[in-house]
Amino acid sequence: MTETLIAEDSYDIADVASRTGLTAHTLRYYERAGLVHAPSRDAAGRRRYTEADIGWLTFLTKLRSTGMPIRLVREYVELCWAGDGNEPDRLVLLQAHREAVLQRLDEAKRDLEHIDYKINLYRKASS
Amino acid sequence: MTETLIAEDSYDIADVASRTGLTAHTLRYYERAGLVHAPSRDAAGRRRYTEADIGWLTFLTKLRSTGMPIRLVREYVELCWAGDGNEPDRLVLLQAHREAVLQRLDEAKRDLEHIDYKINLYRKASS
DNA sequence: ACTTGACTTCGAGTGCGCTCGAAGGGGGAG
DNA sequence: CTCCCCCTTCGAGCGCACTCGAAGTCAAGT
Repeated sequence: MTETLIAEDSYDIADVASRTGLTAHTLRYYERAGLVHAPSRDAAGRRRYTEADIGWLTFLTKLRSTGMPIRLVREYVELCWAGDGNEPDRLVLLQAHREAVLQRLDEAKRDLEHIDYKINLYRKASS
Repeated sequence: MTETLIAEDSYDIADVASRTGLTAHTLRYYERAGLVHAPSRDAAGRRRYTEADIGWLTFLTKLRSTGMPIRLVREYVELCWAGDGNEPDRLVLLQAHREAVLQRLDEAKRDLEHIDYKINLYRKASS
């Protein structure tokens, strides 16, 4: 009788890796880097992630994929961990990021137009 | 009578740096990396860039700022240097980049929506 | 003649974000 | 009991794109 007593909505590192698209190595790295709460452990010392952990990881990957540096992600999570009362600071941080992203998107669009122009030259030349 | 015999539309590395937004260090690095033609030199061995060099640098910065890795930029310039006949290859390379950029822009936009959602939560909370 | 300052080469160093490998420890299947 | 696989920690290594510093050269200004 081997009863594996594991909380129902808890996931091991491999599950989380496949659900977030991150590698197990990267998940441990994020933990070391202070980007995620250390998850709880099972009897054997293995990480058990909750649904909430996955939710946070999902949001964090969006911050990362929009170019927020690790350092700023950490600042943000530290504000979150610090408890209630600093929501305005979090808002400022996220809004600054938002503006930075919009600027980069805009510049990328303008630069892409020049590249498109060149592409069209090649297309016309090979007509 | 010191006549400085320098071709009229030629620029030294500092001019080019300020006109392209790159540093002199970076310009030399790009040259080493095979991203630009080695410019001609004056009598004292200093680089003299032409208007055409600046044009290419301008385009190259657009490739870079849209995320094209150095390696691919080099592939592209090598095609250009190889002379006529490979325009279809250059077109393929630029189009592939274009698609990659569009995908990244799209993903960034979608991710930004989630961030905006969170921003709005904070805004509502502090109302 | 001397100073200043921008240029030259070469190679090493930096910062970021992973990425990997070694060494060891369970734990379930057969 | 053995096998195998996935987990653990720790620390080193990597790829990219610069970025910088040392040491030397040269030309022009005072």
